[in-house]
Amino acid sequence: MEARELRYFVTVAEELHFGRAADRLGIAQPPLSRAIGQLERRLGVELFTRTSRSVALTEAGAVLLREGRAALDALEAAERRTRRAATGTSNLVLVTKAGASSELLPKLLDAYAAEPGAVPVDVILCGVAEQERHLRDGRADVALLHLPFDSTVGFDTEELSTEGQLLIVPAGHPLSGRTSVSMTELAGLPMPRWPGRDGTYPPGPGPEVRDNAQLLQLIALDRAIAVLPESCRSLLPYDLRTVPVPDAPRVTTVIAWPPHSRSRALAALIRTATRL
Amino acid sequence: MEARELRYFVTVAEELHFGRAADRLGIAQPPLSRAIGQLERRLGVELFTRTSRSVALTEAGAVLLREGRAALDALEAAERRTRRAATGTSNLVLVTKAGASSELLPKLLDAYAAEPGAVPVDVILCGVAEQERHLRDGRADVALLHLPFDSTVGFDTEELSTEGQLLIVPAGHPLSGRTSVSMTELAGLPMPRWPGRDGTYPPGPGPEVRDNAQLLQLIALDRAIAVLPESCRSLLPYDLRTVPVPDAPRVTTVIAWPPHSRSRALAALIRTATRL
DNA sequence: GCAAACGATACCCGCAAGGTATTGAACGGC
DNA sequence: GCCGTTCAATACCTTGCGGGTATCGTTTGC
Repeated sequence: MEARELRYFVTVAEELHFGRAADRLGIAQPPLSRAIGQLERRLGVELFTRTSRSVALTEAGAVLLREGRAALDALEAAERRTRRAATGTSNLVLVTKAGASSELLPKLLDAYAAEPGAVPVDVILCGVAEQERHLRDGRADVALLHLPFDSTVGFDTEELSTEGQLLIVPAGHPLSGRTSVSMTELAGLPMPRWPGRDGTYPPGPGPEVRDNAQLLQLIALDRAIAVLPESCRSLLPYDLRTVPVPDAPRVTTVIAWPPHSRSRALAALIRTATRL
Repeated sequence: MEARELRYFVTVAEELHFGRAADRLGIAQPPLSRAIGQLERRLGVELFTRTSRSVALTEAGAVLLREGRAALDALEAAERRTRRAATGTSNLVLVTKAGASSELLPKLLDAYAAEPGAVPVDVILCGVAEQERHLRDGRADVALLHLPFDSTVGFDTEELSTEGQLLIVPAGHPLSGRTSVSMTELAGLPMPRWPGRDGTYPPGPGPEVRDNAQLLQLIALDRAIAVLPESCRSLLPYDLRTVPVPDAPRVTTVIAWPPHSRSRALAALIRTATRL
């Protein structure tokens, strides 16, 4: 199977529409139809069930979508890492969610910088769920992920810390005076909606948010409330209040890296992290 | 980057010889030279340092070899799993080294077969180091691996059991009467040589072996001695003797599976295994 | 100093990838 | 129920690229 065919397939599978997929790919629709047909013939597998009005994935198609994405990511990662190896820039690239692990990250960077033979570390702060992409496609060497939110599927990981969660509300909020609140009490309230793995937002009442800064501003404006890990406290604005939520799931911070690529520098960073 | 280019590159990197690589690929040498040149230009990276007499990998080339193999495996796995998903054969394929885990495996298969909703399990017995390939390229769904011999890089794993190792010698061997023997005593003796990840054998005095049956026969013929996990005892021929080697590294059996692909059936098998 | 080995270059050919025009089937509006 | 719209498939053409043969230039071993 060729990468081009797979890219075409993934695009069609995402759009479920040959015209739009062809647009996205920058080619005309007929060649795309043909390419998919060819792929199906070569695999001997029907990937889509098509009427002249609709396109749907078959079960086998769903498998190819999942596995194919992983394969394309691996391909892209190979390319990126090769380029980086060539340009001699031996910097490590660490990616994490903006606003998360705000205490742990500087400690880690300082401790690693103090190690003998430490290389410079570039930090990428990105929105939620983008860090996985960065790590998978080779733009980053290592990430700080947060369970149970992020998926560590396909990465090697080490646990770094675990913490409880807090309810964040504006100063005048009815719950702001409470010493504790339980998840069941929050069940009906509109919680912010984070983008999924594919960049789209789940349906629901709460506002759409991409990062912590957005979220905190919305809370200050009384448009949202949220449950966040305790470590977010250090960068809360003055006019927000926190209430412990003892029964919220505990959040574990892990350091994650792609298998295969354990450079000496990366290994040292991981060792430093686990010793903090 | 296209899969074809990458396959070409990997072949040349393996052969370090354009002519032989072209032969293996079934194309002529000039197009191969061109393809590699194109790849280098597109990546903007020198992958080989060539004189007109020799070819060697650059550092970046070594990165691409490692990462590229992983990417090609992922591609092949995607194709295989798609085909299997289509033909509706929902069988699980388990792979393990012939002769290893001879006690654990039947227990696992029996226990799983008794589970509600169990699907048939095909068992592949292969030589050492082939199981990794099977799991990486989608021919198998799950493997029993043995640490510290096998690499679990890139797989998800669960530990199943751990055991010591025994020295295996023919009946008349000088060490056969001992109650215990240490690794240092065995240091000078010619141990069998197993094939590496790439199928070639390391240099050294001992005989080359591919699987346990070969090895045991060689031991019976007094051409070799070996240190093996305790569980091999159940399939030892009559005329061999065992001596405990307390300071040999302990062997851990793990069940391993590729990330991404956790079917219901696979999950059930893993659950069964960890409960044994 | 010559022949062999080996990668690079030059040049040609065929096919498959991509484009345009069109067909044909399924909805939706009236 | 008919027509216009939508959207995938088909037909047909063009071209660029992947592959082949012949050859060159450099290194190396005898």
